Amino acid sequence: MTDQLSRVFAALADPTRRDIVARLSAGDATVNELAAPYDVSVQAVSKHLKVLSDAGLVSRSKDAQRRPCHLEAEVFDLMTKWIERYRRQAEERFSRLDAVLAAMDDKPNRAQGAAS
Amino acid sequence: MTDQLSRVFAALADPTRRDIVARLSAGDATVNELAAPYDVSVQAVSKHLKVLSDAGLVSRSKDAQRRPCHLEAEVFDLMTKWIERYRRQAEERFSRLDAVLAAMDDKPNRAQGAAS
DNA sequence: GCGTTACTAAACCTTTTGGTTGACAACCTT
DNA sequence: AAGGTTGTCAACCAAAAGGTTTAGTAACGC
Repeated sequence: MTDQLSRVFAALADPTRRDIVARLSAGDATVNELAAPYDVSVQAVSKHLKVLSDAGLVSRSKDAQRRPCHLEAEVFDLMTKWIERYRRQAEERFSRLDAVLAAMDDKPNRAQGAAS
Repeated sequence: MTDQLSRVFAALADPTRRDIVARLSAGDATVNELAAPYDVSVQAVSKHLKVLSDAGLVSRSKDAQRRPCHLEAEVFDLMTKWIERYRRQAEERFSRLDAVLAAMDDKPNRAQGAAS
């Protein structure tokens, strides 16, 4: 699972991490702030943040002993591009099927195996 | 990881499964057809298809011994909705920051530590 | 300097994941 | 009925994920 797209999808597969992303979308926050609402250890949240940061979804900066987390929302484009590509392809196929069915309806005798 | 959104993200975190989705976007296919390009066993691909189907991304039908796989592209909406929500929120916050910076630029003397 | 705060690293444990092989069910073909 | 396809199920295995606890580092406040 080396490629970034896989890392991004995997990062967002965890509800806690999605929640962290949601909260970061409202503004930067420190590890302790992010960990507060959960009943897991700060270390666990720190690990989640490493996963998010390895996926490129969050960046870290330095403020004294604090390591504020910042959401890098552009990475979302990676996913939406992938998704849209195949959604579009599936929809096109779907409308082609519609066209075929309509054609069969128009000329029922030439349907399926029309050689001319 | 009970919720569907988690299952969908997790399903797409695997490159092989993303590849299967990509191929299904071009049209339905059987397990053997889908397994052919990979050097893993058919059983492994069958497991991948179970993951995709548990996530709601593919549906199976019945044709003699065959179980054709069909892409359910509407599930993509689940993800894009989630993504767009937080992307938008992050962008709004970003433009508010821009506004603040612009205001500071307009009246540099009142800006926090501006030595004129 | 000394304790406190903020965080990360390391070792460990358990569950999940992705793969294997072997057996089996269901259906077609002959 | 016998044999070949197509696909799943079950048992097993190694590696990864997600959590814990225990240490350890780095910067601050006094």
